[in-house]
Amino acid sequence: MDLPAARPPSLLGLSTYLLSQTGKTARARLAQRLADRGLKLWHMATLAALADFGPHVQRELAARLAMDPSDVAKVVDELAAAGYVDRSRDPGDRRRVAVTLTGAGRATLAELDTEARQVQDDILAPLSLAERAQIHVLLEKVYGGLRRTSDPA
Amino acid sequence: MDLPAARPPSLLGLSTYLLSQTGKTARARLAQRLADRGLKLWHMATLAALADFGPHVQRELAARLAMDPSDVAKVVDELAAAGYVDRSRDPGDRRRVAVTLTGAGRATLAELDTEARQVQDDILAPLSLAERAQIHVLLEKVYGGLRRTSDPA
DNA sequence: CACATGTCAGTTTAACTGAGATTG
DNA sequence: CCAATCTCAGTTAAACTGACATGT
Repeated sequence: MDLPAARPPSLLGLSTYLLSQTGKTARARLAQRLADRGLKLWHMATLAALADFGPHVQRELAARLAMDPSDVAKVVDELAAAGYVDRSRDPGDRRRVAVTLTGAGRATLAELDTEARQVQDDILAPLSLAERAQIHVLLEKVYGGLRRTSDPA
Repeated sequence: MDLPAARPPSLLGLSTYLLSQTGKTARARLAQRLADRGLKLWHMATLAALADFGPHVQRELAARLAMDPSDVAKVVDELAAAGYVDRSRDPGDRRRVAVTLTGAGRATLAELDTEARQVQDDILAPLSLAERAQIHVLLEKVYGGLRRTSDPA
């Protein structure tokens, strides 16, 4: 009997509210899938950065992903424990720790990417293929403009 | 010298990643504005529900906004302290507490809505008016489909 | 007694802060 | 001595859990 109550139209009329809600749902659904493997979104983001750009020093990872440096330590530590990355001190500057993707890490990332695309297909199911292409372009424009007024998050 | 490092293309290629990031930024920017008034997003959402649908019993607010009932108590309490809502026991069923918007609450909500639209204009600045209309329609479709697979969040 | 409603304390998790250790 | 990198303990804030009081 409990029909899902209608949300306030004055909120539903805000594109930013819809952005926020759909984005939150998308994130939560992927997080759920990753949790089944004992991973978090930061783990996937880190693996993606390493796959796309090659080895990073931890501070570079923090900058690239807008992640707190203090959290990078833990995330990388967990990825290393799982065998997805290797860590090695930079001989030239022994403060720096280079993080490198392993074969296992690359293979796992491929699986995570498949899961992410499944979640995406599910979220975007109401849209035709042409509409999915449209919204992607629009979102790219919006995302690209985010740096303007405030933080580059 | 610290150029903002490029995000991993394998993430930027996911529409759901863009959704998540833009949505999170939109939410954070509005939350910042509301914080300047000592309010949170839940306060605004609650005022919006009361303005759009009239008085609610607290449990109805929780259902309509997908908010935890235990959190409704605190939010309503703070809104009442600010004079934005009135609470009154239902004489017919004295377990129930009816929450009603006050004139001050309605006036404040109008201001909050103005702020929300400013944030939205800012976020959607890279889009033409036609594109803003497009993305809104697309987001409505996506949002409308969220109930399907999992939670109606 | 069973159930609904509201309230409150406490837990969990993510994001952040600050301080210290090591190296340059 | 100062700055950069990494690490770790502790804080903050949001969302949720469980227990309970009140009322039907």
